[in-house]
Amino acid sequence: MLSSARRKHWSSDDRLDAVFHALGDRTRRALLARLANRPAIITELAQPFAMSLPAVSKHIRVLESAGLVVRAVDGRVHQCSLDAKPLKTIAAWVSHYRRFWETNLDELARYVEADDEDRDPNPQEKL
Amino acid sequence: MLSSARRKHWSSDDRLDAVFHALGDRTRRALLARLANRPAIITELAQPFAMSLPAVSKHIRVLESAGLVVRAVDGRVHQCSLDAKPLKTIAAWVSHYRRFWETNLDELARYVEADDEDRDPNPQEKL
DNA sequence: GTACCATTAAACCAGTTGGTTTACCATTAT
DNA sequence: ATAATGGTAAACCAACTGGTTTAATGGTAC
Repeated sequence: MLSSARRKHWSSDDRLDAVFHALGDRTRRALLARLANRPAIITELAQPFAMSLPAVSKHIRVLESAGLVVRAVDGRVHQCSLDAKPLKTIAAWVSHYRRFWETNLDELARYVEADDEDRDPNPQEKL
Repeated sequence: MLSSARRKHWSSDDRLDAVFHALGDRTRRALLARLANRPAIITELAQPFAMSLPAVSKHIRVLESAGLVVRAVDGRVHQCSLDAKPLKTIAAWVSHYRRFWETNLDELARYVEADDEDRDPNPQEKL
């Protein structure tokens, strides 16, 4: 299975689903944090965890298929490294809601009470 | 079950798990986007979706227990509104990785090759 | 070659998810 | 009082998750 095998094409929602799902597990977040230090081999990555190697291997594959980890196979060792591009996507998604936590709450309440239809662009251009 | 029923106390990881999990479903993200316009009743929220009302009701409860939606019961109608505070938490978590997508890739590669132990604080103070 | 090492594959399991349908409970309207 | 409405509860289902253990694969080292 080399680099240019037939690739599924992902909708924006598919990608968000995959990335948010990958991030929704503390073991996987810990793996990302570990990889933020430096790339690492799978056994290195697994060592701190109180679970079997195959379990960690599966977690890494989840991260990989979300695009958060890239793997370089060299002989029998698999070097994993962080790829933060999907996190940039997540940051962009979340930022659409920024004004909802930057506004003070009373002000927001008033804003939201107003029965107008002509507010500024809502943050759902993607959904 | 009124406001001050016994409340579980959540670890930071518990909260991240809950919020990322809640966001990992496109229906729930669409509900949030809808609520970013204005608060809404459950039937209003359910109307655009090709699924049963109980299904949407369950999605809303997932959002609610992640703290992303608050519910005000008035008679038989439940008014839901967005609470973006958990999104602020998410934004903060993601921002720890910002330098990994802001740095150009070659520069990052060099950075990561260096065998130093004395880099700036890594982004895993929480994990 | 033989033994070890890094990793995945496969089969299995209990628990969760995302959906359904039907039934129920309140509240509002006639 | 009766009917309609807004919403949840409960029971059910197939699919997925996160873990296990036991092979199997394929490189590396003696």
